[in-house]
Amino acid sequence: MDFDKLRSAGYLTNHLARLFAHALHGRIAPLGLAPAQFMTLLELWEGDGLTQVELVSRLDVEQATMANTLTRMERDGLIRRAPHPEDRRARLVFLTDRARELRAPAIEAARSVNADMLEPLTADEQNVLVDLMEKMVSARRTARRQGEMAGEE
Amino acid sequence: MDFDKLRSAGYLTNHLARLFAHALHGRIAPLGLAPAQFMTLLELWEGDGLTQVELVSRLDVEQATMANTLTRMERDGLIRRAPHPEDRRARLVFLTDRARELRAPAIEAARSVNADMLEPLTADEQNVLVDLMEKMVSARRTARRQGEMAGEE
DNA sequence: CATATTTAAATAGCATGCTATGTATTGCAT
DNA sequence: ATGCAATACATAGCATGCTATTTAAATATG
Repeated sequence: MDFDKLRSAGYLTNHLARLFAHALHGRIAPLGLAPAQFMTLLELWEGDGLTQVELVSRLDVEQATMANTLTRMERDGLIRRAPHPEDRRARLVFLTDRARELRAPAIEAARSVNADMLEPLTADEQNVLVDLMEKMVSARRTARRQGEMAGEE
Repeated sequence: MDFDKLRSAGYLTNHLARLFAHALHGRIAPLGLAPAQFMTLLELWEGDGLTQVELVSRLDVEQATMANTLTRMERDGLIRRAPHPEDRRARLVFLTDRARELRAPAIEAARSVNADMLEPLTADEQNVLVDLMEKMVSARRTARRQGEMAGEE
């Protein structure tokens, strides 16, 4: 009947995510970026001209969430959206020059946040942590795909 | 200039936190609970009659966040707030009977979410993960306290 | 070919989280 | 005692995330 939140993976993950988000916000806000925008840019910097559907599947957020994030990014001059040449339902997302210029400083900011947050761990521990988190995330992706196959809705 | 998001602790933590929140939501929504409400109840089940300030410091969220969560919990019949006998600015938060009844099923739901999410890891790996996350969180708490001492605002 | 289903996006409505600010009350220091 | 600073809480406004629904276009099926 008792529950030790300080040993609960879910509780700790939530807490850590808030700490990471707070730190990232502090370092990219001066660049005019918000965390979800940065996450989206990470994909677009690898190559733009993607549809919303493609961004959704790569970033694993809901379609509605991405639609809103893209609207804010367009408002903030980070992207523009052009009609898809072969599918009139879809729009392609392109980076603006401003967004391209932010790549180096924003990535540097994110790196420093990771470094600061991981600082209490040894290099080995840092690698173990990332390995374990990666394992959990990819197991979920697999589980979800198989659930879909089985028609769980 | 490149950045591997799949090896970024911040990115992975954000992703995992969304997966945990989604899973928890799915299992406590039938009880009429939302994740932040559950987190707050975890404290109150240990003993109610706390002020908002006390909840804020134990859960490490901002005061405004807690104020809004408590308003929703009052609306949903989980808590009631009574005037503090010695400080007319403050209010004491008490659980309703309904909230007390939810303790066992809600904790059981949270346990099963943790178990499911951690399932891809061995028992040892699970302990290591929790140890490392705990270490990061408590290091942050210390760092923040010392920052405050030094007057960083 | 016509209709039904699926797909891409947008929108509405809500919960959490944040920062910034306002309001009342308390407490300290003169 | 007064008057300023600190404290407790509420509120406004915004970003992210979600589910559910709507609209339009593309596909598939009869």
